Amino acid sequence: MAVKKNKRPTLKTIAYMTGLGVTTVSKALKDASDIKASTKERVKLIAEQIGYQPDRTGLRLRTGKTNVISLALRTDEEVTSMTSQFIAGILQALQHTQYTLVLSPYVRDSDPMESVRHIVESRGADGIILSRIESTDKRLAYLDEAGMPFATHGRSNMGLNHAFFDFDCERFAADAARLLVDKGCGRLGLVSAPLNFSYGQCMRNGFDTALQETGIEESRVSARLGDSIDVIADCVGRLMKQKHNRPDGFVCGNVEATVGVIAGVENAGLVVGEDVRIVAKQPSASLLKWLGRPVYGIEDDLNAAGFGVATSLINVIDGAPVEDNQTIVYPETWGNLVADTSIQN
Amino acid sequence: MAVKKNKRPTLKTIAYMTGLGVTTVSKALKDASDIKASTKERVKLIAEQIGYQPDRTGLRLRTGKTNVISLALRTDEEVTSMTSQFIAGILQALQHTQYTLVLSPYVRDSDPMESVRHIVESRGADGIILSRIESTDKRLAYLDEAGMPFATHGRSNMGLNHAFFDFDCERFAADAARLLVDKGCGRLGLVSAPLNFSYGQCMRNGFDTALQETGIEESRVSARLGDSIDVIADCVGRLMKQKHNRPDGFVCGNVEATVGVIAGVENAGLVVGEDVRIVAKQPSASLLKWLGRPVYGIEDDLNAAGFGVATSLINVIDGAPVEDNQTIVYPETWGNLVADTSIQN
DNA sequence: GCTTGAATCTGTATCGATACAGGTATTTTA
DNA sequence: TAAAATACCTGTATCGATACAGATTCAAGC
Repeated sequence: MAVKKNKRPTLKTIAYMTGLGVTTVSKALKDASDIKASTKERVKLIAEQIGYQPDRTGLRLRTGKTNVISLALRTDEEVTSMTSQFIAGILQALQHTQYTLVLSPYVRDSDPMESVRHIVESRGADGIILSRIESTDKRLAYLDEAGMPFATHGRSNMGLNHAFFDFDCERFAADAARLLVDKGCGRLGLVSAPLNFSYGQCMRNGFDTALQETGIEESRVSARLGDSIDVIADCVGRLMKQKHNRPDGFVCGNVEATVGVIAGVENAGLVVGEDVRIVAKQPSASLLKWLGRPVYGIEDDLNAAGFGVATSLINVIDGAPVEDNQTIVYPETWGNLVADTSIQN
Repeated sequence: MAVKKNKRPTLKTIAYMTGLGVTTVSKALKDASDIKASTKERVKLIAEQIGYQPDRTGLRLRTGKTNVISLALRTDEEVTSMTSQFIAGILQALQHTQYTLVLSPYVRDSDPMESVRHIVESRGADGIILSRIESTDKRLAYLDEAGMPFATHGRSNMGLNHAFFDFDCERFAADAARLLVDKGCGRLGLVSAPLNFSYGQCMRNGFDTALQETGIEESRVSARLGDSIDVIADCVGRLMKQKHNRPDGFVCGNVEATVGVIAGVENAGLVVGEDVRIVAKQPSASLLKWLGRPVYGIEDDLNAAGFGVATSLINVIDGAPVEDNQTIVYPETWGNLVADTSIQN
């Protein structure tokens, strides 16, 4: 049977052109030991000339390997620039591998389980990256049970040993609170994620530790990450207008929280950096440096996080023990006090 | 041959359970006309009970349809929150379809062509979404030639008829410049994308139109979108320190440009909203509203753009004419002047 | 000359699905 | 009653690759 024209070349095309069998061609291209060197050369030369690219689908069907990494992504909430940096980091890690990234979205009202279950059941990926981990996240137990490799951004605390890449939130919150106390603050507020997220729980733990150490008071902020800036600003504004027990320092978990706190403070007629001090995650992402607000902070490099979690996942897929793929990062140096170079207006 | 246990069910599983042939099961599940109604019911019931999910790979190999949409994404430059909103919009459009989104990254030094060529040659997708379109973008010609459906965010002007979803940049730039002149500005600056991008070209055209209409002067800003905020701020700062021909209005193409201009102006000891007026795309994304800078602006809803371009692409894949899938949007109402509600500090 | 072994190469089955071309009954028609 | 039509179902080939179990060739060893 003649090889069809006008189609992408397959192993069959090369087999026809070289007069060899498809099996031989397949083995030649992957340097099998039982193929003559000169044959390999010949096959590879032709493959290159006609621009042969193995068909992912054929491969996938035969070997069961999908060469796909799936990212479970929640898309209905405020999507921040953080998300794209995280994705960019993942893509960098996959760049020179055979893996492709597919996005598996889910929304608030849907069961997050559905998303991962579908990937498992339709054999849609070789591994899954999860973020927004809850402290006891059912998805992890399910994936573990199903034998699907996964790595998470953030940790669970459900006693399940898994690959992860995490920022040391607990230490951040503790350091941040201590720093504020050092600067003379006497009553602190924390704006962080809800406690059902492990990230929120860690921040709370670190914050509490520092409070106990220093014996300093807390003003509970009812707003949380995920609330709109308006809500956070309102909430902080109310705290600031109190006659007594007004907080004079805030620890902020992300950009929106930081801007919300600034707005709340300023709405109350107070000045950030004088009446109130702020320590935040991601101060530079909010472009605050350029807008003249003195905010201490620490950068959580989400590009590196994406890179790290993807790299760990690949390791685990390749059979590495999860114990060797658990990373907790914490930057050596904190961001500069922006006030030093601030633009006053 | 007995059906293997402990594996995901396939057509064969159902065939075995019902005593039918795989062909019959396949046809029954897709409501072929030559299968008895009662048989269809029986098959579907069992399929549901055992949680049968067709294997994407088998389907893909046999039919040639990948059920994949690919997004060509540049990942090395500043990844902004814009990108994630765009992605979220695409995912929303794909949500209730059979399509899956895969990201195909490319970086500055690589040929962007490589990325799309690889998709075409490895049959990696049914359609491609492109952004960051250049005025004469070789990728479009290639994809057209290869018969691969695609839709772009932004237009080309190379005389190639293709599906797109675009924000009317030309009109925006013109309206923005006119608005500034109305407010009393006498010399304007434009911070936009390089002219090889169609977006940059459109902005330039609109800006020039307004300049000619009004007879107003321009101060050329050498910085461009893609430059860092530092560079933009420096560049603007130098302009503002001139004794003569100092610009008093700026049109800004994105968030970074806006913040860069603000920083440049304020570094020169001038006040935004008094000495200099700014009209920007995406003023709210920059959180400027909360940080007390009066910036006029218009929102380019990138979530809607992602949704629109993905929807158009699906239409084109389904055989719709590209002429029916060319959308240009422009918001009815502009953003409010932030100064009205600004937080003064 | 026959066996043995190493070096090379190849046919067939298979992954999970669908297209295509039949194949059975059963019923209708002449 | 035979032929034709209908309704319903099924086997085989196929997509592009790899695994597995042989083939084939040739030279060495006895």
